[in-house]
Amino acid sequence: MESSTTYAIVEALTKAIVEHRLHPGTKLAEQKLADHFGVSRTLVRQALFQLSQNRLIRLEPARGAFVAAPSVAEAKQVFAVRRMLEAEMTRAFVRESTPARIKALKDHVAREQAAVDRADVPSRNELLGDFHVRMAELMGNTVLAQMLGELISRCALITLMYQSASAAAHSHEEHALIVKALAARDENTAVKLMDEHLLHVEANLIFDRKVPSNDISLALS
Amino acid sequence: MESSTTYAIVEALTKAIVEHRLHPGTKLAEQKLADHFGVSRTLVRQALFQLSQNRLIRLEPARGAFVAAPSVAEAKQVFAVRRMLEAEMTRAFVRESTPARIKALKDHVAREQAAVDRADVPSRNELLGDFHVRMAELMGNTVLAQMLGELISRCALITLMYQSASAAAHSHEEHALIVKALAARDENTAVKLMDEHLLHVEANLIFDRKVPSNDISLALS
DNA sequence: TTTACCAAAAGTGTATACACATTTCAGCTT
DNA sequence: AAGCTGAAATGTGTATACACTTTTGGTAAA
Repeated sequence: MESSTTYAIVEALTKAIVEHRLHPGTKLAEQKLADHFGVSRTLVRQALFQLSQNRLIRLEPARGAFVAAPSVAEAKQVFAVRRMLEAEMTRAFVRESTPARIKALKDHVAREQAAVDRADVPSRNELLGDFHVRMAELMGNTVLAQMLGELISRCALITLMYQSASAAAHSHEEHALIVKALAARDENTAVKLMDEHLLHVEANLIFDRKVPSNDISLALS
Repeated sequence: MESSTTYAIVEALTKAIVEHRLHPGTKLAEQKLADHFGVSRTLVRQALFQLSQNRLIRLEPARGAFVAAPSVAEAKQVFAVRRMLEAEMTRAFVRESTPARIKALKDHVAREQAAVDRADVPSRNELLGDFHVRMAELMGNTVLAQMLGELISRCALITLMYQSASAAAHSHEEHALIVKALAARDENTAVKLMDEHLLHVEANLIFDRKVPSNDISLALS
């Protein structure tokens, strides 16, 4: 079971949604997607079902699939859970920290810096989100890494909807400070910085506007 | 989209797995399930797919679906994430505690007590797990409640595999103590008790044995 | 007796067919 | 002109068909 074709469709749609090429509310008609990917509706339906479990799309009975438009309340809940999970993750990271793990994070931050320097916005955004997933992965806890990965892709959608102009400008600097505290094995500071970092990201969102819809054909190239 | 028939199948299989009527490793053949539920393989496949996302079953390409058999490593990771999430949840609960929420938890513990008193093992086990989900729900954070719900049903499967004879004997008492600390708004004690509680549950598991497989027909009544 | 091999059986993976629900829109009414 | 009605068009929900893969079981060779 579990065809890799389905997975490819999920990946393509996830990428399109997270990268803002498919806007919240856009209808995803099964036959159109099937034609685009050159498969039957069967595989498309499997992919849409999986995306709905990831909360990236919404399935309405007998009406079809639509790119999710997370409400303000949901956005705040997602961030609240992230703060809970990542605060404790940070704590655990310090307690089980090793030189290799610290180095891996420092390398990641260096890649962020590089993306910032060359003004490569897409890479930068991806790396900024991956920082958190990377931490989870380094803990060797795949359950944690996967849950955070899910939460973070939901955040990408939320960020898209509520992003302010200035958003995420100093995320990179905050990552660097967090790594510094981790390297110093300063548990309380690290946890505090992480919590504040997530609060800053959330605070930079603008929770009072609407976004336009769009057609799917051009978004998938 | 999203038929409620599929949902009914998911629920039935989840119940059968969590209540130990379907053992880890058991093969779930699509046509047999389809016959049993009186639907086509289409709906069964959707249900199996969803169960695989919940990690209650494993899908092997071209080989079929099997009831999951979480490894020891995975079990420990799931518990580690639960401790992270629930420690912070407990903290947040104290900070945002209201008389109504405290009362709801006290009521729940009373129901646990009743189940323990009348030696109703199935009800008791269900209530013991629900205590944690209930806390999440009371926080009004559905994202959190859902994530915890998922983790806890994975724990049910883990418990089934690695349960020792004495397991969960005093879970109920620990819940009562936690609620007492919550009512006293004693944040640190509550968090500590919750953490220890989860460690106790985990410690009562026996991580060194195998369980038998089984046939599906009789398990579904 | 054990192993290797091949054909039949059973099962999964994808496409297609068809029933039913929703949407669209022309034509009619007010 | 605006609103209602109903039939055509479009789209989703489920079942079925068929290709291909894995498993099974039996026969022949070592």
